[in-house]
Amino acid sequence: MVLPNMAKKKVVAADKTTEEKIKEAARTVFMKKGYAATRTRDIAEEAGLNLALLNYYFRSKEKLFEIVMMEKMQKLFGIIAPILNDNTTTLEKKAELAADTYIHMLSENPDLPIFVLSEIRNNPERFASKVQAGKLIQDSHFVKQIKEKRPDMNPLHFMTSFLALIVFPFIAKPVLQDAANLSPKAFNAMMEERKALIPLWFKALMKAK
Amino acid sequence: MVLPNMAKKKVVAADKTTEEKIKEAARTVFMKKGYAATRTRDIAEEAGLNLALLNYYFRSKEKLFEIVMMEKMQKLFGIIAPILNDNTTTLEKKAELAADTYIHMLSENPDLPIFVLSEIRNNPERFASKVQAGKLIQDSHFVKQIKEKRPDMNPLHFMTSFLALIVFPFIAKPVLQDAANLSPKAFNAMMEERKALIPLWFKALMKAK
DNA sequence: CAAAAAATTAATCATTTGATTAAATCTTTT
DNA sequence: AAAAGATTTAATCAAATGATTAATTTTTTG
Repeated sequence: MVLPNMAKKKVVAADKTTEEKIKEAARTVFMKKGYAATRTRDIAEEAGLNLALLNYYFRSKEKLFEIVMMEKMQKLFGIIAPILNDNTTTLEKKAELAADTYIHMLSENPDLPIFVLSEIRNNPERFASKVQAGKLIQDSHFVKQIKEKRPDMNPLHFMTSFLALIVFPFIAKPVLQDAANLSPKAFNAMMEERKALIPLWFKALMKAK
Repeated sequence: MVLPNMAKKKVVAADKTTEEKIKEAARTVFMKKGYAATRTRDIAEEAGLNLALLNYYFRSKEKLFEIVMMEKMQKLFGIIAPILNDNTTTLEKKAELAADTYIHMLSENPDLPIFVLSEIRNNPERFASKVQAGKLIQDSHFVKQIKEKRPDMNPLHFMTSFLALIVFPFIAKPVLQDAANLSPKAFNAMMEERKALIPLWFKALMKAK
């Protein structure tokens, strides 16, 4: 087999390369159905391309998935790192910025957390290790500030609760929408409200004894 | 095809019926791998039974899955209903009892939330509607008490946050354990601590303005 | 006990699925 | 413009998979 000539990939703004079309389709389909339920034919169809091109460009379904998965993990875990690691901001400010940034991103990618977390669960040995979350949870400036304010507690409790308040609504979205008869618009409106509420709650949480 | 004689199912305590063996194996395998990644052969092997028995007793993989899924949804959503609907307890007491009961159950079934929520996401039209969570979220005594204490806010915010604090750690378990270098024992110890912390936090959350 | 019914098994089917191949088309280089 | 190289296509393969069948064994019933 002749591998595709990557050097030629001078992307003309107008139309995407075949490789990129496949990746985009893969993102869409993997995201929607998960790895196991996705057929390579689904991806080819979504991309409007011949099935064989998938193997021509990416060798296998698994290799293609790994690329998509790494992107998604980066998106899910990478976005708050710079905020929580900023040495120049207060704890309160970090909570505000992180809630705002994260909820904004998740509103545009509501399926991201459930996708990543369930694929990690289906293959923990493969993916859990590649999560950069470790640094965040162990030696971020955010954690340092939590320790200072509450030296009596395991800071992981607060980190977990903070993320829970932000991320959980998106994971439970189908259930919440169904149970509360929420339109997608109403759901998004609530998430907007939480951008301001969560920092407030986090502060209250940190004080509570 | 002759359907199995259900009338004969007088379960002798000692050994389980074939039907129950299949169901148990199905619970185990579906739970571990999800619907799409599960092979009927995996279930038959897990049960130590001939593959054809699966179709003999349950007609199809999908029918068997539906039974397991309903059980799991009942377990996930059913357990707090009586607590949150008890007209005789205070809001604080409900928070205590619900946190304790739910964390206790989830510690023994840590994969339950991610399993149910991701299968609902893969088939929302089919399952989301069958969730009994609607009543809880709309007209439980718990929600009524929240409304009384905070008439200025959408009670769904507090309900969501309360559930988030309880359930999210189990959903994020693989990531948290990996990122914080937690042993399974240490994880469980933290969840034990949260039984007392969450009611405290919930109270603080309710007050925060 | 013997006939009938139920449960179990091994073998097989028809589809689906990830992947490959060889030929055809398009693009770049010489 | 010919040759070489890259990309795309239709056809096909082998393995996996959900399901069925027909025969066999076990259990229940009269």
